[in-house]
Amino acid sequence: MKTHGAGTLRAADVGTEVTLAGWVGRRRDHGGVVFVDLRDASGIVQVVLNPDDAPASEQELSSLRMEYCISISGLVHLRPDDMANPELPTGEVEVVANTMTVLSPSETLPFQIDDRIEVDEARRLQYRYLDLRRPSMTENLRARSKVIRAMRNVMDDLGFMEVETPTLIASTPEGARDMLVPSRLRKGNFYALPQSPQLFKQLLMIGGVERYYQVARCYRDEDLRADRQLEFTQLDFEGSFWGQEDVLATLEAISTRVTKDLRGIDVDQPFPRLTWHQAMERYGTDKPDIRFDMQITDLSDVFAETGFKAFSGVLASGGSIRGINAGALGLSRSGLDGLSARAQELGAKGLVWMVTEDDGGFRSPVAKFLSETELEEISTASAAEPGDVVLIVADETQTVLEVLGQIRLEVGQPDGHDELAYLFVVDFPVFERNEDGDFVALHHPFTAPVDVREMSEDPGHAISKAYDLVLNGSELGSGSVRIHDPAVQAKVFETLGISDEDAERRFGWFLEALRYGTPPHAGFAIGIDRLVAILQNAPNIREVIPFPKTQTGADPLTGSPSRVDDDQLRELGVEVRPAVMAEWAVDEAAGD
RNA sequence: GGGGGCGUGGUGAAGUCUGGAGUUCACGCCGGCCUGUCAAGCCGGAGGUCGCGGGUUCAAAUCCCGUCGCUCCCGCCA
Repeated sequence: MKTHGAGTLRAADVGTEVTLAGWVGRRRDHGGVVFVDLRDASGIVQVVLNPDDAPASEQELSSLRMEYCISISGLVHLRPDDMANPELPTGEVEVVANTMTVLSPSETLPFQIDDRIEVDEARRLQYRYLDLRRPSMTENLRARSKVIRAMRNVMDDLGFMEVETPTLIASTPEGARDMLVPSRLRKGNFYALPQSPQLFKQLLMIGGVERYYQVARCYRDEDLRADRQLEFTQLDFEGSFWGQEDVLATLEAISTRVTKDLRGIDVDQPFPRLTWHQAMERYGTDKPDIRFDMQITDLSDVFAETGFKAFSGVLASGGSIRGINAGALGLSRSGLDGLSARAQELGAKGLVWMVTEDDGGFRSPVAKFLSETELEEISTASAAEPGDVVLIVADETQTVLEVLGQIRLEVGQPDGHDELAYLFVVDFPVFERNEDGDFVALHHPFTAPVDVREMSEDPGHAISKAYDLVLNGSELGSGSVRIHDPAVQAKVFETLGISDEDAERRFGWFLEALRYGTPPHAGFAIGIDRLVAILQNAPNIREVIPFPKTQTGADPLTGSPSRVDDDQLRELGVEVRPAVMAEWAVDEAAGD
């Protein structure tokens, strides 16, 4: 039906007889000659419909409208002198049609197919099939495809085998909320959709696969965000007889290949590394954006003897005082005070700003409370140049780090849009405490501790063989060396407060598997949606997902999630709770 | 569960703070003119229950209360 892609035609094709098919992007009707920007998946080319060539009846030519699906045949011409369009890759040529057929007319669209117009996202999702015609969306889908292809190529080159794992699995209520699917054959029982293929890929290692990967759809029933959807896609991989370095080297191979294929950028290897502790101390987060420096400096020692009550009090109660040199922010007095307000909003008692004067002194509301020595030491410790703004927070150490880390992101200016700063964060703690003070696994409970004895004796400080891949301040994924020793696995469950019976009931099948010669193994999962979004400079992952959900988990196009017939529920042995039915009744009454 | 932003012809925006006739701009749509434009141009036209409900007022897009939707964030996301 077509011989060429519209966007592929170049000066070299001049003189070629082509048949094209696509959509009318723009129509410029001069009463006689009609120009059409013909758009297909490959791009756009100008088609000239001249009544003198009789490609169609004059009535048909004048009735062409935007987004009509048409096909044309004609000759590729070089455009007349001075009429090339440098904005288009095909701008040097045009196709002079000798036939034109309307394949499928279009009603007036609910919005225009135009990258320059920002349409309400609910409307875009309701008509996603039209939204996808926008060149930026076409490009995002293509980029996603390229990324996945690059990943598969690397994995194949490295000898990995793609294996599919089930998506109807047993629920293991731990971590995120499971998506549940009722079973008809076993009424009252439920499958869960996987949060990740974690345990299955470990079973594959026990099964002797050695090198596994999968482009895996994962599900987590938690609230949505710009970088979180209910379902998302990971490149999941695992290797036997592997340790941390093998995984990190593989991640470098994948990331550099993807970046090269998609953006043509050569990323330096090896990627920089920070320990989790270093990341927290220097950037106040476990996913630092290292496109700019602006590290957090500990100023507690500077104020050890201070007479400034706000600072001495914090130190006396075991907190710390830290600051960042935010550089020349060019903010007014009220702008600087705004930063203090922002710090309070983020949970700090306050924030002190100090503007460096030309003579090296400071202009600051608190300068008069600080000694000459203290001021000098602040200046030295933060390497402040004239004009630089030093921001200081004094509070509990964790609060100080979190607040400064966030302020850093808000005042920091990444140098270039195109810069891609990959980073490994390693040596994560094994456990963290939840709000009740109990230990919970920071990564997941199948993560190997660096030292089992240390883990038992001082779980709060134990380090695990877990690592993250970070890109421009976003967590792209996590991985770890897994536990292959059933005794260690039991120890971890014990520390987590999971009883033997509980562990047996929930993970017994897995604990048993570990007992049959489990190879040491390690792996990782990369969030593909997040990676593609960053590489495409997209503001959220919905832009790189063809049919995403809104923030309330709905699809405005198909109307999911939706209620189902009583018959369907009866077959499943499932009933909607009366309280929920009552809410429906209220909604319906309000709707009438 | 909590906090912020947004909701105005088909689309995007201004108008809302400080109440006074559905006012304005661009695109699209309909009709007309136009044979080299490229976000074509020119002329004319149609199109809106200002998300929804209630309140205050002589008068509400505008103020107040509630509610729904979208979005950003916190909690949550082993």
